[in-house]
Amino acid sequence: APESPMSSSESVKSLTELVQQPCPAIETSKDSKPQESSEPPASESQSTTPLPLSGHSALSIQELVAMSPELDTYGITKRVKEVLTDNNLGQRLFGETILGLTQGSVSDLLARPKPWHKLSLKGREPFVRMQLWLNDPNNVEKLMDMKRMEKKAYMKRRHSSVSDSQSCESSSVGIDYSQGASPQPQHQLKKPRVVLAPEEKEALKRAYQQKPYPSPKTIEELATQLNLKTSTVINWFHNYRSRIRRELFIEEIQAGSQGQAGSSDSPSARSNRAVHSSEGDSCDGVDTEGPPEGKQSGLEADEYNNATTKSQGGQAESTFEVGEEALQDVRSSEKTESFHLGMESLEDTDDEGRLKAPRQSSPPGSQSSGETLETMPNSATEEDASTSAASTSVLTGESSYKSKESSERISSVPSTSSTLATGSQKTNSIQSLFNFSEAASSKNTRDNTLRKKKAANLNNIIHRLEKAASREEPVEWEF
DNA sequence: TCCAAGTCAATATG
DNA sequence: CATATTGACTTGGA
Repeated sequence: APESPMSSSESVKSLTELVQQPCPAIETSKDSKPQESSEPPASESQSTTPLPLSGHSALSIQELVAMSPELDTYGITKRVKEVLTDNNLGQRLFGETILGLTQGSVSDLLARPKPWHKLSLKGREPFVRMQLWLNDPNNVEKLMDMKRMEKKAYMKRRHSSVSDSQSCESSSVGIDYSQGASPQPQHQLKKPRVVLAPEEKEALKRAYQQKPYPSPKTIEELATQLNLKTSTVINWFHNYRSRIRRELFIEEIQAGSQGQAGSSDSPSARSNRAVHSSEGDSCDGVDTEGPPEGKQSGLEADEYNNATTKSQGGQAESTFEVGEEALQDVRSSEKTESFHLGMESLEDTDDEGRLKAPRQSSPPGSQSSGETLETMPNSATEEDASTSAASTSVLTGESSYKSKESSERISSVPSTSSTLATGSQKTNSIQSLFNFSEAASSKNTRDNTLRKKKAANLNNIIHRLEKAASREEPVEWEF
C-alpha cells in the first residue's frame, strides 16, 4: 500500500499532543504554551484505517503511529483495563470497535503488552489507538452506545422476524447456508484444530531447551516421534519462542513498575496470572537470539537490550541535561545495588534446574540430537514441577526456577537507559522511564517470602528513585 | 527459504 | 456470557 503522499511533517506537535499520555502523577503543574497548532494538512484518509479512530484527525493512524512519542504501553493497558471493567465493557466490543482486533488479540495485548521500544510499527498501532481512545472524553459513552446498538440488533434478529436493515455497520450475517442437518460439521471442511496433548507439549519444551532452533532434521524427528505434522512442530517452535520472548519483555516492564513497597495495592490491581505455564520458562537464554551480532558475553538481559534497543528509535538524540544525566547515574548505580539484592543465590543460572525428570528414555528413534522426547510415561508433568517448587529444588539441588526470571528481569530494567536514547524528547524519555510509578500490580508468585523481601527492597529503591526523579525534573508535559 | 511479529479464530476456562 | 490460551496463518525482512 503505497499510501500517503507525505505531507504533514510539521504537524507533529498536534499529533504528539493527540497521543500524548496524561502524566500520571502530578500534572496540573503549570500549563503551557498556548500555541496550539492548527490542523492543517489533513491529508484525507485513504484506504487504511477503517476504524473510527475516535473523532477528528484526518491523518491515518499509521502516520500517527510513526510520529507518536514513546508511549507507556503497560500504563495504557492498565488504564484501558480499568476503564473497561469499571464500565462493564467487554474486550470484544472494545477490540472490534476501537482497535479493529478480535477478542483474543485484545486479551493478549492487555495482559501482556510489550514495551514500546520492542514493538514494530504495526505493533504500536493498537497502543496508539488505545491512547487516543483514553484521551477521548466520550470514549465510554461511545462504546456504550455501540453496545446498545448491538444489543438492539441482536434482539431484533433473535426475535425472528422482520426486516433487517438497521443502520448498523457490520451487519450481520452472511453466513448463508444453514444448519439444516444439525450441528454436524458438514464435510469436515474446517480443520479440526490441532490440540497438543500435555505430554507432547512437554516433549516439545524439552526439545526446545536443548535446541531452541532445531534443524529441519530435528524437526522431522520430533514430528515423527510425536506423531505430529511437521508444520505443527515448526509452528510450535515459532510460537513458543516468541511467547517466551514476550514473557521476558513483560517482566522487564513489571520489574520496573511495581508499586510501592508495602502491601497495599492500589485500587485495581489484579491482572497477574500467577505462574504461567509450568516449567520455569527456561528460556535458557542461551544464544537463541537470532541475530548473533556483537553479543558481548554478558548477561543475557543485556543481550536483549542491545539487540533490541536500537530497534526503531530513529533519531537518537541523547539530549539530556545535566540534571537528568546525574539522575541517570543514580539510577544505574542503584540498579546495581538492587541487582545484587535481588540476586543473591539465584544468579543468572539459566540452565533451568528442574526437568531432568527421571524419565526412562528409550524413545523409538532418538539419536543424534540427543533428544529424548516422548516417552513421558506418566503424569508427573509440569504441574508438579511448578507447584512443588520445594521439591523441585531439592531434587535439583538448587532453586533457580521461577525466581530466576524475575531477578534477571530486574537486572535488565536499568538497561532501559540505553533505551533512553530512543525517546524523542527528553522529557518523554525521562518520564517514561519513571513512569511506571505506582503500578500496583505486583505479581509475586506467592512463592517464598524471601523473594518478597527482595522485591520489597527493590520497590523501595525504585520508589525512591522515582521520587528523586520527579524532584529533579519538574516534569512538564508539553513539547 | 527461514524467522519474527501480529493476528485470527477455535477452544479452554471462569 | 466474558476472558485466556494457543495452533496456524499473514506480513515483511534478509
